[in-house]
Formats: sequence, C-alpha cells, structure tokens
Amino acid sequence: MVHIAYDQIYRDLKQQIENATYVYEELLPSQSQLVKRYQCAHNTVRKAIAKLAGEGYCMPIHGKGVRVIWTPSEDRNSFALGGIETFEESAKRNGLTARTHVTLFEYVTVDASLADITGFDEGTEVLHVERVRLLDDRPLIRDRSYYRASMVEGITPEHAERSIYAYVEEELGKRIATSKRTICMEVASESDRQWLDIEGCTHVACVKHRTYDNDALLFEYAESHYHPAHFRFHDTVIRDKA
Amino acid sequence: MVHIAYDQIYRDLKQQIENATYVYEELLPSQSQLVKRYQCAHNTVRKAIAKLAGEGYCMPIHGKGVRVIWTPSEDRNSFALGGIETFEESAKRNGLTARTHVTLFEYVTVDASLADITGFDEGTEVLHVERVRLLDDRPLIRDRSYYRASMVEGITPEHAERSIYAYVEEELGKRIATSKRTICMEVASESDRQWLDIEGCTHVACVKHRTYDNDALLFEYAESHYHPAHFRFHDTVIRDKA
DNA sequence: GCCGATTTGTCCGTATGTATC
DNA sequence: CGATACATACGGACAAATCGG
Repeated sequence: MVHIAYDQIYRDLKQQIENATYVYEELLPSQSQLVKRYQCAHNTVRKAIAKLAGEGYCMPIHGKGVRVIWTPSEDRNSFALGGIETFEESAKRNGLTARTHVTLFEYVTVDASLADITGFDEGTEVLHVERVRLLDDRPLIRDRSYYRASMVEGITPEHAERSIYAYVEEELGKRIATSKRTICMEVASESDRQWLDIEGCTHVACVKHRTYDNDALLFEYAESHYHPAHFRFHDTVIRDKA
Repeated sequence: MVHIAYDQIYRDLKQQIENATYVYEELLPSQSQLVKRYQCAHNTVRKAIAKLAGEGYCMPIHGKGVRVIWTPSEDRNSFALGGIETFEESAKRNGLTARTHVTLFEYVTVDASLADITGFDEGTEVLHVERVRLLDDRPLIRDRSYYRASMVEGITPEHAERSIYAYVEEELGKRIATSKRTICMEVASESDRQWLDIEGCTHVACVKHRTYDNDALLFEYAESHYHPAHFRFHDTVIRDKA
C-alpha cells in the first residue's frame, strides 16, 4: 500500500481552494470524508489542514467544519516563504530588472559588541559582506551580512554578486533551515543616504535576522535596509485556545 | 489515566529552556526519553516540540536530535502573540502610561471601494471607529477599524475607549481566532500629521489586518499607523523541506 | 432543554521510513 | 553495519463543540 503523504493532501486541497473548487466562506468536506477520499488516517488529513490553516487558507471550527478563508485576490504564491517579498518579486511587481552590487567583502573576528548584535561568540571568524540591491539601476535595498567563515569556505565576491544562499546550498550541500527576524523602522543612516536612493525619506524599513543551518547552528546574521516603498510583508496569525 | 496535554509538555519544556535547564546549542532529551518522562505517546511529544520550534525555541535535526536555539536575551514573552508589540507592552518597555482617544464612531454601509479594501461584501453594515493611542499624552498610533455591525451589537464609544476585543469576548462571548496581516511603510498622510506626533518623519509603519471570529467569518478590518520608533515585530520562519 | 448525530480535537500504541553517527 | 533519533502514517478510542429534532 502506497502512503499518500500529508503534503500531497495539503497541495491538493490548496489547489482546489485556489481553483475555486471550494470558495470563500464555504466548508471543506469533513475530515472523515477526506479520510475516505484519500484513503488515509485521520491524523494525516489533520496535518494537511493544519498546514493550510497556518498559511491562511482555511480555519477549522470545532464541532462545525473547516471554513475556507482564502479569496482569489490574495496571491500569496507571489510571496516567497516567510512572508517578506523577495527582491526579485518586488522587481517583477514593478516591472523592473534586478541587480546586486557588492560593496564590501572582508573577513573579521567577532568582538564583544559585534557578538552582542550578531549572536556569534566573541572570537568567531566571520565573513562580512555588504551589498546593494538595484532595481533598474536605482539602489533600493542595502544588506549587511555576517557569515560564519567556517561555513562558507571557498566563497568569492562573484558568488556574493549572485546568491550566497545558492552557493551554500548547491556547492556546499548545506541547507538553510530556520530564521528568526525582527522588523522595525530606523532613521536612515549616513550609509543609507550614501548608498540608497531614498531622497525624501527620513526612515528605512529594517529587517534583522539570524539564520540557522541544517545543524541548527548560527550561520548568518544580517540586517537589510529597505526603501520604504519596497518593503511588504504578509502573515497569518492563529490564536491560541488557552 | 489522566492525559498530560501536549500543551503541558510544551509549557514545561519552554520553561526549562528559559530556565537554562537546557541551554543554547544543547540537544534536548530525545523524543523517546521524553515519552518515558511524560508517560505519553510519541505524537504528543512531537506536537509540543513542533510548537516550540514554531516559536523559535528549538529546531529538530533529523537523525540527530532537537537543538535549543533560544538565548536568554530574547525576551519574547514581552511580545504578545503574533509578533507585533502591543500598545501596552510598548508603553511598559518605555516606562510610559497608555491611553486611548476615540476620534470617530459611526455606522456606515460598505460601498464598492470600501468592499475592495476591507473584504466585507458591498452593502454590509459596519461600525467605523477611529482611535488614537497615546503614550504619556504623546499620540503615537492611529487605528482605523471597521467592524461588522451585526457582530458588535450594543457597543458604545466607551467600550472603544477601553478595548473592543475585551467587549466582544467578554460581553458577547465571541472569540477572535485568526488574523491575516500585511505590513508595509506608507507616506504619512494628512490625517497622520494631524493626529500623530511624527514631526521629522516622512513615513509611518502600516499594519493592515483582517480578523475572523470563532465562526471563521470576517469580523474586522483595520489599519494601524505607527510612529516609526514605536513599531517592532518578531517572527520565526521554518523552511519547508521540499 | 435534552438527546443523538456530526464534526473537530486530543491522545494512544504500533509500525515503518530515513538521516546521523 | 548497527544503534540512535527524528519523520510519517495507521487505526482506534474518547472528549468537546455544534446543530437539528
């Protein structure tokens, strides 16, 4: 007997919601019906529904059913995982072409203050990379990143021009797994004014994140400064029943 | 036999991580050990760990163990569910007192353009409330909200001065369940300049959200405009294995 | 208000697959 | 290769909420 993965059921239902097979405010077939349809266990269906609910497609109602809360206008597919619009998507949305410019590429040793900011232990060797992202030659995002040097061996500025993640995943066989972020607004700094095209903007959107590799060890700390007009974030919150 | 809820295990482990019983980069006891300790099923332990992982406390590594990735400096308790710092928490963090001022309280019928923005059907009766949140008498957040009128019957401006959520949950017995958000930066509008203390700021942080009640029906649409210095958001992203 | 059918929510115990060491 | 540890799935049981008669 071949198992139908919960992920299959998840993708199937997701497509049917986007297809309008099941529409906004409608109830999905009951879990027991889905169990029959997919010839699987109760828990397997539930896992698929939980994933859909976490992405804002539906919402289970105890004793009643699972209601669709997704509308066609929400094209969440165009957003990458995590909710923040990627640079390329922002480019596409605005009909522009994207480019990356590396402004700094050097190895440093983490001191006390940098340790506090980045989360790397003092004394750790890290690669410090600064990049500017351009849309149609307008510089709109500035990244300052620190990578644990032992995890990006053999990397060159050319890799940084393209995608460091791609290098790490494809060349080194590592996987980026979990990321913790803080989003806030910051007063535009001198460097922001120097590198970004933010005339008439007093503030920039700032995303700070710590990223862990497939071994759950801190791999990267980064701060991204966005032109206010080029930052968007999507999210779905499910409230606890406590 | 009394069942030990997965939520108990979740809270227990969470506390032990915050207690430094298990510390950063350490592996938690294996799931089979936890099964013995809590006298429960494998799935129950897994559900607790999944919840912790979703909140950035730990990260399971296939074939290896579950690693703690939480550090004491992350006081995520001070943030309410959902990652956005609440008004009261922001007040506490800055040692200030919070107050709410209702600037508008009227019933309207949803027209086409409002329907597009809010997600309510055209013709729906909604309560339009505008409020300003003050910290030590400095106005820093402006809310424009639309509530489905049939879901907030009997509400008064006095309720809005305190907490509409509290009224809805305690008086009407409704529960707010799921919320979908978009975060972006917007150019400060005339109203923002009129009501908020944002001198020297060209932009405000803007959070738009649609909230669904315990019946999974759209209950509220709201836009909150934040003073740039008073907006913070926390998040943990877990990457798919696809 | 009560009862019974339906539906979601939680948990158990077991089996098997897969990655790490 | 074997032992360990996480990942997925099954089938059954019961609890809790909803709804209609």
